[in-house]
Amino acid sequence: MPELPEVETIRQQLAKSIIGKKLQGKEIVRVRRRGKILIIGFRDGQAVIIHPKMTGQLIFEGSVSKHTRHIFRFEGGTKLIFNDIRKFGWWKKVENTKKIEKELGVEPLKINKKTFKNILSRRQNARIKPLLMDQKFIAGIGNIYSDEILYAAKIHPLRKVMTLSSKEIERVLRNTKKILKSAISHQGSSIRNFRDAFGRKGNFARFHKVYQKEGQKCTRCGNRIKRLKLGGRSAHYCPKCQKI
DNA sequence: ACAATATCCTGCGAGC
DNA sequence: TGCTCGCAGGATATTG
Repeated sequence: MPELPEVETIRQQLAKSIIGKKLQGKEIVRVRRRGKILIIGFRDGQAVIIHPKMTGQLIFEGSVSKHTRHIFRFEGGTKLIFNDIRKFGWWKKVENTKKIEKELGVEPLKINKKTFKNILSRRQNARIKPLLMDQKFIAGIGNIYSDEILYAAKIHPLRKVMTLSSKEIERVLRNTKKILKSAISHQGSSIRNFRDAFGRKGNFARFHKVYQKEGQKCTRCGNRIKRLKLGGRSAHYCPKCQKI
């Protein structure tokens, strides 16, 4: 399920492959990412924005399959294949990126301690896990990485912001950056469908400590990893390391 | 302002 | 072997 590290992996690979090429007659001058959205930017400021959602794949020079939803063709004959098994993903051409910039929260890898504390202070009543997954609050974190971040930070997913100490908040931010950066360096997590821009699987799933590890032993304390339902999603955590 | 639930969709694996 | 059923979750809409 593409979250920030998966989309960033695709972005880095695509940037090398398609900058300078022409798409729909327009020269591509940048490939950016905002949250979980990939942005192919043209010289005139227009852009093609793509959200892979759950099962979207963007494969440079990939082959067409029954799950191919669109083919982006570049001048010169190369192409970018947009596959999406479950059809949640979308793409569109926009005049500029102001709208998505406005709708999305801060970029977790760019935020500093002071700003993070500031935006958290306005959400005292919120539970930390759903808040980390709220794209209007902070952009790019989904179910996998929110679980892994909170485990690394030793914070229970149900904790309310108002109960978090200053040190705990710092731990959340520090581990958010640490986990996301580490996941990017391993080309993301391929639980089922994620593939990078060259059709390869990511390698970060082997470093997961709690996500889909229910019943397995915590690598820190040996307790069994538990799972609870939260906002219609599964939250995985260690009941001993992550006290309520 | 928050929580819970349904919705979209398809593939997969568990259980019978 | 083959069937049904529940589950996976990003984002949004709806209801409480």
